[in-house]
Amino acid sequence: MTAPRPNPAPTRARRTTIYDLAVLVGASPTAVSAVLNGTWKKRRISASLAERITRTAEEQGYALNLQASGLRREKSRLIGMIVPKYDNRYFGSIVERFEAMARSRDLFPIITCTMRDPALEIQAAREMISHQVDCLIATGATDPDRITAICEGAGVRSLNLDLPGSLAPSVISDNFGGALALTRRILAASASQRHRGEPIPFIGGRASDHNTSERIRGFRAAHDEAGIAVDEAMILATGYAPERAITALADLAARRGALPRAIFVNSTIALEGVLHWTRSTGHFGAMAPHVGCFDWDPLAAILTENIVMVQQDVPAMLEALFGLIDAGTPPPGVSEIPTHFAAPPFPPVAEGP
Amino acid sequence: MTAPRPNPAPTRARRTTIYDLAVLVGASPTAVSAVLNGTWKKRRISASLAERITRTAEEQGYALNLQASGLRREKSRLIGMIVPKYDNRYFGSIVERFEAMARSRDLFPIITCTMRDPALEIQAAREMISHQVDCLIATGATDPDRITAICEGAGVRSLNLDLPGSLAPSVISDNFGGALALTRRILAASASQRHRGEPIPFIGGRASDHNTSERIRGFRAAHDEAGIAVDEAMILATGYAPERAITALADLAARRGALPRAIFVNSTIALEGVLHWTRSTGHFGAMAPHVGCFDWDPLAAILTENIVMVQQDVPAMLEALFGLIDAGTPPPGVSEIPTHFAAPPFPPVAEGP
DNA sequence: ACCTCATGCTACATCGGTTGAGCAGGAGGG
DNA sequence: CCCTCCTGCTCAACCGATGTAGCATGAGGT
Repeated sequence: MTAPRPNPAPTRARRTTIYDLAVLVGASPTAVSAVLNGTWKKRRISASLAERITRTAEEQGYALNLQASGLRREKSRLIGMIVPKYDNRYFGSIVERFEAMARSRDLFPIITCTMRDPALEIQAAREMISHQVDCLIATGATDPDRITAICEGAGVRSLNLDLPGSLAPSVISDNFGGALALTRRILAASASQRHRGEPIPFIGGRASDHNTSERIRGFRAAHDEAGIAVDEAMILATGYAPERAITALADLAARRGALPRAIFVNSTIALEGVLHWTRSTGHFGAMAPHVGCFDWDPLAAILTENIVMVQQDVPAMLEALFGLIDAGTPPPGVSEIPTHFAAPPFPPVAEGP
Repeated sequence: MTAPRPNPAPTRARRTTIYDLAVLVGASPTAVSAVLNGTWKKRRISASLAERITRTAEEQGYALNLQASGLRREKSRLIGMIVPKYDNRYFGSIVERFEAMARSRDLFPIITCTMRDPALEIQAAREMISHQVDCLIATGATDPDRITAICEGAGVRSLNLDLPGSLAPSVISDNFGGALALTRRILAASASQRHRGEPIPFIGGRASDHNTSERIRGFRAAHDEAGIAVDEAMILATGYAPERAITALADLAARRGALPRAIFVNSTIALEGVLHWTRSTGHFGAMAPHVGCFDWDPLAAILTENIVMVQQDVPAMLEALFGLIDAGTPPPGVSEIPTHFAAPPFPPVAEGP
């Protein structure tokens, strides 16, 4: 029998370090480090040694320990983002694009989804700070200023996206302008089917959140232009659950005796509820209301009659966001990015003769 | 005038460390560390000192440096996941649930989306290893075994989700069973409208990927049961772009002179193309084909006539996944999780009398 | 008075890179 | 022949937290 080893564990081969490589090539750890992180030219390492080191590192499958590297450099090359949900195309495309742009700047993106839970937003922000992110983006946060304050205390830069804060720079959509244009469009489209001076309802979102209140402002402005008074009862900002949109719409239809001929819907999630209700109560085909949706989803665009969707300009928003990031420490302030009507998702099908 | 300071930078207040706290409370850094990470009870620190340290840490807004902590402990409490896309509800819900479950285990989830790009998958895996993740989940990866091999070289555990590999444990859906049940259902629903022995087309996905080939197997098995031969020309695994589904469907309809009465659609992305084409060519209402979709989206469910959607059981899949993670180092092997038909997204609307 | 032991804390090495300072040796100039 | 400079490398400190070993102090026993 062999003598018991001091460490009888399965010796799960420790990760290769620069020290291992240094021994292998017969050089100092310093040289290895310098070669592998690209600073070797200004450290006067010969090309031949560099070549040997690079080759050995590759052979050994060496992977830099970014934890150690970040600790020493006192920055992590990590960029954090918190996002409310992954259940819609808007946040999905924000995240996809954010990752691509971060990566192209040699930053590693860390994204966490907070389920619209304010406590989780704070917790996630703290965790990211502990992981030493160099910068934190709060997307659609319920209390962006709180997050900015926490970041400030830790010396971490922060920026807001989608919902603005007052303490950090913010990039958001032109919610007022988009809602104004959208409301104009569906008012015009439904004009012949509405009574003179009859307003349309606004469904979804929370009146307390900046975006919804700006959209309501744009919605009202379009009505004003058209000389239509908007009764408070037409503003149904019942939150982000589709079920709430259903009951709100049912109540409204019951109160008025009929479904309005046009509806402003504030998100694709509310749209789920709205379309479920209109469909299942027989409002399709000629009966389908004109729907203006402040948000975009390709399936909704394909499958709904009389729908106009406003798409937020995610590429431009992220361009602006990274513009601010690259600019160092810009002052607080809100950049509003114009929205546009969604183009048809596919070119029309060419029919044979 | 004041003398120039050696460091005239804006002195962006350095982060508080345990050393700062040690000075403030008049104790050693060791004591501070022990108190803050909870090991202080077995280290015989008095409750009063612990209380003072905790209070001071809070006052100073101290945030642990997990980079340093991870370096020393030689593990990071980081768990990585790579995901192909954020453009559908399936991966969205996987990510949301993964994050919640990781967090409940006191792991910090790092998720990165690879845009179905094999090179990016490898790059992302390497980056995560450099960040010292304790475990890496490859979701829907094109070459899971390559990722497993890279992880193995670095001593990092890895698991596959959604698409199986042979070198690491995998959790996937029962694609065969789901496709079999789905095909049975739409064959039955469309029986009276199809010619005797007429097969239906299969659209979307890549025949080279495991899930698609299993679904094709289930699709064929259901046809076999019904005594229907499946012509190779009915298998249109044209990839993940909706445009490809459109042209495939148009070609098929042109070849046959009419649109089939039922269609098996392999993803919501392909569904976009299919529904765009059927809608814009007038196939709705009574003309709408029966659609069986192996994937789920609430808007599609609400808006499409004659659709049956198979939903993958994300909660069960992640339960199984974390079961494997918690189990230590399980052997390679594939766990297949049953799928189910999607329930209606909302209860039917109650109509007044 | 002396030994033992528990209590409450501190000292120090360490994790894996990074960085400023510095050393050896040869070339070149005066 | 000496001094300077350049090239090509190494040394040692350090980033912040953690775990092991160990040092005072006082209580209790004999």
